Amino acid sequence: MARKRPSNPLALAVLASLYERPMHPYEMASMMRSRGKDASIKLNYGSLYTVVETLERRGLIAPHETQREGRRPERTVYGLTDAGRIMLIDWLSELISTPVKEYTQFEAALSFLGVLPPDEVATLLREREGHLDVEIRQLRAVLEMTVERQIPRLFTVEGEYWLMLREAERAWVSQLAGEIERGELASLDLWRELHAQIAAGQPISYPEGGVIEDD
Amino acid sequence: MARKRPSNPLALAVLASLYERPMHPYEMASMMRSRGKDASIKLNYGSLYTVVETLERRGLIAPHETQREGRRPERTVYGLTDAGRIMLIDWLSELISTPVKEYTQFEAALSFLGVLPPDEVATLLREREGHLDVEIRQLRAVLEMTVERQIPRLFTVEGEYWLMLREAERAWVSQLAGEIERGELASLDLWRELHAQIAAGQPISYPEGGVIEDD
DNA sequence: ATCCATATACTCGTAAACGGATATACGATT
DNA sequence: AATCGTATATCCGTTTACGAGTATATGGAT
Repeated sequence: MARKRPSNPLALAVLASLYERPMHPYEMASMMRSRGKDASIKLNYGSLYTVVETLERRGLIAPHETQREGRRPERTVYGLTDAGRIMLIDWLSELISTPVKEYTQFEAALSFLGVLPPDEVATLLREREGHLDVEIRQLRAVLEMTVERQIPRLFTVEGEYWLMLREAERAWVSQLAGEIERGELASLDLWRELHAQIAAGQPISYPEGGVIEDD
Repeated sequence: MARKRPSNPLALAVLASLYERPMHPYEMASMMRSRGKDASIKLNYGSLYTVVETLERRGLIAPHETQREGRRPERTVYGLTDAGRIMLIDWLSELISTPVKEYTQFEAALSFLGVLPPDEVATLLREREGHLDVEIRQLRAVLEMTVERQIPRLFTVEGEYWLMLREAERAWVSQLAGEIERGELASLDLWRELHAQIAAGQPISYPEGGVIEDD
């Protein structure tokens, strides 16, 4: 055996849904939506059906029965296979125990800060800080509501995780913006110079061998 | 005009590379590697060439010249168009000013914690903490080296950002693991019960309308 | 009684991502 | 002199991801 693991987290969601009980794809989607799981897992129908197909091909799920109500489109109810149950546990365990490098768009943008002039960057960072503030307030409100409604924390950890990440980011962004504004960033002069050079269409000199992150 | 923006951050990297000077794709890749940008932007050749093709189709970059040295494969040097230059500035600005929801695998896994028994989860979280520790130490070492070598911070902010995210995550993971271990998590009993039910193949009752994160 | 928005349930075509495969050059090694 | 690993440079076929489209059913408002 030892089949290759799917890479799309949506596949994990499918396996986890079927771990509860057999379902047809559309039902999985509705369930995730009603439980708010679509906030932590990107869900769209196009991908859902391809993912289900893939899981079936790999023998991790299997069609249980094919129902038809009235003249609505046919629907296929899937169930977990033994291999699928094992895969779910394994995969989930590994995702929790072992961090994987994920590439965020903001990180990408940060690697090219030099393209913009420092003052502009400071402004943009402050704007981000504002947006983050709003998001943080909103999620805080939602989480407080779940406490009131006595929804167990087990079902809201993703939200807490996300909240703490955003809070950390806000603090960092604010700090960086401040350093630029107050001229405390060590390389500010170089930055301005560099930017002027590039804007003038001149070839620039760049310190080769920058950050070497070994994953 | 107002062309659609590409979604792959690699496209941003291509634009940013060409902002410096005209280059052929392979050269962009080598440059990113030598500058360690491949740590913040997922880079593989297959995608690079498709991205370049797409950018050309959208008129954001244009072939400058086609060189050929000896009998090596032909190489096409691309340059930024005016539209490309504008796109780069716009895109970069927006990426900095406006946070976008990104889905991480860990977050996905957290939404299905209930599938595993609590004690198991505590162990896995501790393991993650260990891995994070290692990563953090490594990146710290690298960043300290860049300070010694007097590499301007402008070129290492991505690294600092990443480091702070990991540190925040480590603290959170450790905290959660502790709460589970010490039985402080409010819903621990429910969790065990739920898990027993599922393991026994019984249908479970789930509090509908859980976390509603509005993006 | 009819209309319209929403829910149900999927299908299909296109676009993007990726992992090799390919083919040459070059320097070091046996 | 032949070999072997590595760098140069891109291409190609397959797999995935996605958005838009389709068609029926249902419940409430007009």
